[in-house]
Amino acid sequence: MTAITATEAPSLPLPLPLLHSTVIDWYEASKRDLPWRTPDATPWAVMVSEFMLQQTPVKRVLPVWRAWLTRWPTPADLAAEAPGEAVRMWGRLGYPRRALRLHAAAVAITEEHGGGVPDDHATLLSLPGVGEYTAAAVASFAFRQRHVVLDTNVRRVFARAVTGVEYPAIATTAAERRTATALLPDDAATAATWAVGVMELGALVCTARGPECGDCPLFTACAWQRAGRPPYEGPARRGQTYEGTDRQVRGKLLAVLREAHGTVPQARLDAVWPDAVQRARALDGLVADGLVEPVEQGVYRLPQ
DNA sequence: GAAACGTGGTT
DNA sequence: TAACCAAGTTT
Repeated sequence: MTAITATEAPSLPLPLPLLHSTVIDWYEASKRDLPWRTPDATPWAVMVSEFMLQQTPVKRVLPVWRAWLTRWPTPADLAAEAPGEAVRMWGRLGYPRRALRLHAAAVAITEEHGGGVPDDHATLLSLPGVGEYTAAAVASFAFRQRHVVLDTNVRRVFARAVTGVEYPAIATTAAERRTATALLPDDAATAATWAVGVMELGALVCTARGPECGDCPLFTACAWQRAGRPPYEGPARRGQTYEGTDRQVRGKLLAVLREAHGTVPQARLDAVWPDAVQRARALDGLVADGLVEPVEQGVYRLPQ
């Protein structure tokens, strides 16, 4: 039982229906033409886009998404391939475990769900690589259902427009979820457009750095704007150093495996990083994660 | 709840 | 230039 104290009722100086139409009208006029938003985009196409877009910019996703859907138009097409093929096709998108999980999700869909992407949130959530955000996004964008879709863009828009601070907390809070729930339109179709609209507003206008407040449909309503746009005061944002980390070494090792077809001898891997201890640790990690498969002593390949 | 997990573009 | 940021999930 959680005690709810001083529930911060989201208070924007305009009625909910007007808020909804303001954002939705802006979205219809300003949205990007992204291929996973077209009427003929399948739920699978939407799901693939959501996996790829996790922590990765749209511009880098586009070409990989096109190649992926051309090669694997349905979950069964991907499920029929070796997981290593998914890792290879993933290319340099980063976080290659996503490729492995997307393959595993395709297998689960094929073997346990009749080959079609599930349309309910709980079943989506049970798939590998699908968390709270992705389950809500697929249910909302692909199936036009009513869900709170809370990603980094939406969190930032609400932090500013509703709460009046420049950035949301590092981790999602119960208060944020309450705010998002309270603002969600009742009608499913409207809620789905609202969800993608708020997200697009955060991606194009209410950006992390250098927001274009002059172009914002919520300019006059925005709590942060009305407060004089006070700068962020919280703890330092999460710095992600990369140079010299195991992450970097894993990336270099996997790049060699991806670009080679077939097996790779130890010597080719040894060449990518001078520190043998760190190199071995990184390779062990890749094997433990299922991203690399040992074939025999000193020979490796992508998972078959 | 904190930490690990890639890669490349922008400020 | 170093730091920050990009449609998060898993352990």
